[in-house]
Amino acid sequence: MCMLNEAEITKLGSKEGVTMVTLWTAGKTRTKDKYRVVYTDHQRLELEKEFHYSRYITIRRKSELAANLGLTERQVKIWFQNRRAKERKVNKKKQQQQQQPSQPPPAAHDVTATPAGPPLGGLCPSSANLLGTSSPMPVKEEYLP
DNA sequence: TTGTGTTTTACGACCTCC
DNA sequence: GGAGGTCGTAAAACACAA
Repeated sequence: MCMLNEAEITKLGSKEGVTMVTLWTAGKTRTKDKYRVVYTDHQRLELEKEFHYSRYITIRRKSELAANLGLTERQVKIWFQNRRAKERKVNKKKQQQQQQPSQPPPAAHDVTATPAGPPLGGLCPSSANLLGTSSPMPVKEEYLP
């Protein structure tokens, strides 16, 4: 799968100032001292903003973001994957909660609900704004300026 | 404190598309 | 075949009641 050159990950900022050192023994890319790094608020904010704009990041935006935030493209990609997973999880939870009361769930027009799978038609950047222009997707207050 | 539940990074396996 | 998608999972980080 994706390559990860060692030089790419050397130091990733975090609130704790964690230094990430790539561990290449056994072909693993886990960190040496830390199993995972914690992204800074700024990094999260920028990623959230981008996600808010579009849940599927384009190749170009990915490298821009990665460069801006001092992350690797791989990290950005994985962040988006995890973020979509989180969203699906939340939506599922919501749906279950709506089904519990005797009320039937409102006709599933939940814009945030992923219609099974990645945007077909290929890494479709035009899937941008699945959320609509003034997306209802709440950006966590903590991420707001 | 600490025990426990939740969230956040990161990965591997598997699948689809070009 | 390679890139990127989901899904499931590991483990660190975090939140919070007891």
